[in-house]
Amino acid sequence: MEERVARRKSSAERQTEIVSAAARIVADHGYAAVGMRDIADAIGIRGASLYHHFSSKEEILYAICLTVTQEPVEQNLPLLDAAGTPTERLTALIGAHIRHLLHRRVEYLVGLHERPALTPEHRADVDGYLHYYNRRVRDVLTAGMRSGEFRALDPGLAALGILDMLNGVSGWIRGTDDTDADDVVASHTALLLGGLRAGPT
Amino acid sequence: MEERVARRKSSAERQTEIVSAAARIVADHGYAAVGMRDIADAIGIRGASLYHHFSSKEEILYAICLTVTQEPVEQNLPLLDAAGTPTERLTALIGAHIRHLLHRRVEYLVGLHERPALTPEHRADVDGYLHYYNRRVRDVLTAGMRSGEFRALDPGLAALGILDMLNGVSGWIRGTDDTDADDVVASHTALLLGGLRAGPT
DNA sequence: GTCTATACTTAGATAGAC
DNA sequence: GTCTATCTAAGTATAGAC
Repeated sequence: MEERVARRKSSAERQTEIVSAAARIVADHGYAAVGMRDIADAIGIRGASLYHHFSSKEEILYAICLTVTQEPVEQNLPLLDAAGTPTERLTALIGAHIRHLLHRRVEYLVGLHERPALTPEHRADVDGYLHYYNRRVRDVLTAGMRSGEFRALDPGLAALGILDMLNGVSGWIRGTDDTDADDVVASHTALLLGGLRAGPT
Repeated sequence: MEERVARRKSSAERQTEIVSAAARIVADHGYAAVGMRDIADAIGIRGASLYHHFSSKEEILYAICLTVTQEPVEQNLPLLDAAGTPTERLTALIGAHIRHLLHRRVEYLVGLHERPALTPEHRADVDGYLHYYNRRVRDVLTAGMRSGEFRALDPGLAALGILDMLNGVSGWIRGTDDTDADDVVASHTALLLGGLRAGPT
């Protein structure tokens, strides 16, 4: 498989490059304030060339949103199906969630805030993943309450609160590799699991 | 103080009306996607008439942002100065924060997500209130850890996590009056204070 | 305080050459 | 796969009458 140093970019890696650049710029300025020309400039091509890879600006936004909704469903949720107590499984999920979020920080900022700009079909698709993820977290909370590990709370409200705290990390975390997330994972895990643990009122 | 039913709107109440309508529309579609004409249409005047009340679209956004940064600083933070233990004062703040947020739900959605569209000066102003609010929360956490009520955590990370959970409520809470917030206040308070409380690891 | 009319700029998207 | 050139629509903001 011979590759040259400055060979023409394949279509697949161009798409990845476009999505990545778009996420970074949109996170800074907002979706509607960013033009196709801005995205094109960031990767050194002309605006019109973007339409060879995506049929519209909204398709790029859709791709960004999928990386922070479809990916977490596929990569993080299996941890909830693994062996272990609800405490252990939720702990694993919190760590994976924050690490994935650090890896795709700007995509999270965009995907969490710019959903109103999606077409109704794409919006429903993205929201479907979000709701499913939320439901799976709620289910592990319910399991932990049944087993007596977790105190009695409204599992729906607790799931929303937990995910808000986790997703909020995208607004201020800095760094690029997994170790940069260690402190946050430890602190947030202690705070959330401590709050869930059954004990004296 | 005589008022007529359909008298001409005063400048002050027109400004409030504009800010309120703008917040609602921008929360739905995003700041840059909303035109001055859209805001004007919502209150039944022409786009050009908005410039009698605000010198630019950005000034309207700035006004929205202040209602969710300046107001909480002035209305909620005094609760942290009142008598009581750190637990009691933080509990009071959580309740006030969520109730204020319910009262200004759409303004929170805009103020938390659209800050990049502010001018650097206004952005610095708004961020100043946010940082101060965050610092005051961090300080009450530190006080609670010193007193032994709260477990030892990084107070800065815990403050960020707590505020992320609280502000996230604006994304899904429904209702208009204070009683609609009661369940959320009770659940989030139990979860957060339980997580902070010192106890067996 | 609100209007009509408009100046000026920039946006997303397309056509067709290379 | 990328380019130049361009179409059409929409945006913020201003001028000046009422």
